Amino acid sequence: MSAKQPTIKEIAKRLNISISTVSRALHDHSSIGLRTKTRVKELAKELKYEPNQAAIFFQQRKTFTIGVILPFLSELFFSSAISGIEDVAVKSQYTVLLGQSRDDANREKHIIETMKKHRVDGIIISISKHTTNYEHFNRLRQSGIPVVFFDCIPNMTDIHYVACNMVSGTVQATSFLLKNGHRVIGLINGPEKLYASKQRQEGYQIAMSKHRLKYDPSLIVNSDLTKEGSRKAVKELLEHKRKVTAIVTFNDYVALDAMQYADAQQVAINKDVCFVSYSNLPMVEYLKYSPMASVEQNPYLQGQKATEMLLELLQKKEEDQTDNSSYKIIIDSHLVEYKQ
Amino acid sequence: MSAKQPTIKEIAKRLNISISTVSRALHDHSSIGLRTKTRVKELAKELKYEPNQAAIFFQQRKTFTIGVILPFLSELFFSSAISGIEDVAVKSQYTVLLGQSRDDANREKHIIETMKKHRVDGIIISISKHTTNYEHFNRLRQSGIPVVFFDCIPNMTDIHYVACNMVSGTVQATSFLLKNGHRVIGLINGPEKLYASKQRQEGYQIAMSKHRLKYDPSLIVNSDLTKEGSRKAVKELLEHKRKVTAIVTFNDYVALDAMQYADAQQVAINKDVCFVSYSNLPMVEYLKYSPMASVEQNPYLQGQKATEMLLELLQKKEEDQTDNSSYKIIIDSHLVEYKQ
DNA sequence: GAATATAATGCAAACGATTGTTTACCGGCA
DNA sequence: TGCCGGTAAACAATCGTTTGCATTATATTC
Repeated sequence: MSAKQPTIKEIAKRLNISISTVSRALHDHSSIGLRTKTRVKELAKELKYEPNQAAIFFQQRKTFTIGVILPFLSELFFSSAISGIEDVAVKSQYTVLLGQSRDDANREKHIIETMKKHRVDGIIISISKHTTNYEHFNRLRQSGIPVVFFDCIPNMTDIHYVACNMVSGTVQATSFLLKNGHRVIGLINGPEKLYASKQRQEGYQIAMSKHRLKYDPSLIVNSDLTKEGSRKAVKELLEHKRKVTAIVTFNDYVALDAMQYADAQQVAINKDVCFVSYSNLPMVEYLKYSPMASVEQNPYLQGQKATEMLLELLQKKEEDQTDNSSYKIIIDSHLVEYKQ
Repeated sequence: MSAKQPTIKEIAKRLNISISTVSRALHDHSSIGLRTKTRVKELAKELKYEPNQAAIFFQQRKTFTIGVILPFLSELFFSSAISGIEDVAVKSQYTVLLGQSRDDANREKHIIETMKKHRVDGIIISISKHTTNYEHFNRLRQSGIPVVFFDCIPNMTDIHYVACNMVSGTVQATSFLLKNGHRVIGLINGPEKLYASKQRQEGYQIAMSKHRLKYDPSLIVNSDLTKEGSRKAVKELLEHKRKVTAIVTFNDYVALDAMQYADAQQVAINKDVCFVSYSNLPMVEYLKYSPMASVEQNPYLQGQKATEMLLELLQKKEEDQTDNSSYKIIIDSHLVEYKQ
C-alpha cells in the first residue's frame, strides 16, 4: 500500500550519479551541469520525491518549529493571538507546536519539557497565572532556546517580551468614566500578585490623581477570576458606603459576572452603575449586557509581534551574535466604546 | 552562554567506553554491567544530558507528532475539540502540530504539505467547508500517513472518521418542538452541499413523518452561514405564508443572527417564534437571547475519540498489519434544554 | 601536444542515536 | 590443555541529507 518514500540515494542510484550531485542538483547549485540538473529534477518529480525533513532537521540542528504555550485556547484573546502567531510563522516556513497549560504550572512545565525534547527552535508563551517557580525558564535559557513572553509575563530580568501597556489603558478607561461625571469609581482587580493587576492599579491611581481626586484604596477589590470571586467583589463595591457609580473590571469575563450579579440586584447596568473593562470578548453584539467600553489589547497584533521578535532572535542566534540585550515591545492599548 | 548540548558521544569519550555502551546503559539494557550503568547515568545527570529527539525521530522514522487542522481555532467547538485531542495525545507522549485552515481550501492544502514535510505521524482534520478537491488526501494516503476526519468529513470512501449523528440530533430537536405543540417548523440549514446539511434535513423529515405531518420543502431554507445569509433565511421563514412558530437552525451562530434579526422585527424570541439549534456557543448564560434548546455535539469527546483512533491506527501501522478496514465512530448527540 | 584554467562530479565525514553482530575475557569442567 | 558458556563491552552499519574538499573530465591557450 504505502510504498517507501524515495530518497536522494534512490535517485542517485537510478541515474548512476553520486548522492551529492543529486542533492546539489535539487538545490540548483551552480556547479552542477544543466543537463544533470534537469535529469535529476525530472526523476525526482516522477518518483514524487520529497526530502525527508526529519533528516534535514537533524542535520541542520533546526526544526523550523516554534512552540506556543497558552493557558486556554478557547478564550478569544488567545485564539486571536495564536492566529497572529501562525500567520507570521507560516510566512517564514515555521510551524506551530501547540500546548495548552490550562493555567496549571505543572502542565506548563511538562509541556516545556516536551517541547525541549522536540527541539523546537524557540518558544512563545503566556505563562499560567499560577506559575511562581521560574526554574524551567532558566533551563530553557541554558539550552539556548529563545523564549518570547507575551501577555502574562514572569517577574524575571533579561527576558524578551511583548506586552500591552495596561497602565495607559487603565488611565484611559478611568478617565473615560471621570469625564462622564463619575467620581466614585470602583476597580475589580485580578489577583494581587499578577503584574497585570499591578498595572491596572497604577493606571487607576494615575487617572485619579490627574483629576485631583483622592485615591481611596477601599474602592479597589480583588477577584480570583472565578465567577464566585467576581460576584463577591462586585457585591462589596455595590454595598460600599460611598455610592459607587462606575466600575472598572479586570477583564470582560469578570465584567460579565459582575454585571450579571448587579442585574440580579436590580441595578440598572450602565445606568445606575457603569462598567468599563478589557476586551477579551467575542460576540459583544449578542450579549445581554456589555460594558460601556473596553480596552482593546490587540491580541492578534501581540501574537504577530511576538513571533516576529522570536524569528529575529533565531536569526541572530544563527549568525552567532552574542548580543545580550533583551527585546521588549510594549503595545499601546486604547479604549473602544461600544454602542449601547 | 548556551553551551552545546552534550551527546551520547561526549559521555562515551569521557568515560572511555563506546557509544553503544552508553546508549544501552541509558536504556537499562541487560547486557551492560551494573557498574558501567551507574557510571554512565551519573555522568549523564551531571552533564544534564538529554537525548536529541531530532536524531531519534530521524533514526526511528517517527516524530511523535500529530497534525491537527481545523477551520477556526476561535470557535468554541474547535477549541474544545483540540483540548480533547491534546489531552489524549499528551498522555501517549505525542505532541500537536497545529494548522488553521480558515475554511480556505488552499490554505488547507498548504498546511497538509507542510505537515507532510514535517513527517507528522498522522493527521486529524475537520475539513474546510470549501474543500471540494480531495487530491491532497489521496496523496496523504499514498505517503502512508493515517488520517482521521472528524466533524466536517469529505465525501470519500474508505476513510476513518469520528462524527456526530446529526440525524438523531435533529430528530430530537424537531420532536422537542413538535411535542411543544408546534406544527409549522422551519429549518434554516447550511449550504446544500454539506453532508452536515443533508443530515439535518434527513432528521427533520424523519421527525415530521414520525408525527404524521406532511413534509413541506418550502419550510427549509439555506444560509451560507454569513450573517447576511442567515438574516435572509430567517426573513424568508418569518414571511412564509404559513405562520412559522418554531425554527431549527444549522448552528448557534446562525441562530444568533436569526434571533437578532427577528428581535429587530418585533418578534418575541422563544414566544412568537421558538428557536432550537446546535450548540457551539460559549457563555450562553450571558447572551441576550439564546435558543430554547441545543443539540450537544460533544466536541471534546469527538476530539478524544479521533485521537484514540489515530493512535490505534499508528499502532497498527507499526505492527505492520495491513488491515484495510476503515474505522468509524458515530457519537450520539442529544438535546440540551436551556433555562430561559 | 602540453600546460592550464574551468566546469562538473565524486568522496567521505558529519549530524546523534539505535541495534545486530562480534569480540574479549573469565571461570568451570572434562 | 582445550572447549564451552556466559557476561560485558566494542564494532560497525544505518537512518537521509548537506557540504568541504578532492578529483576528474572538458575546454582554452600558447
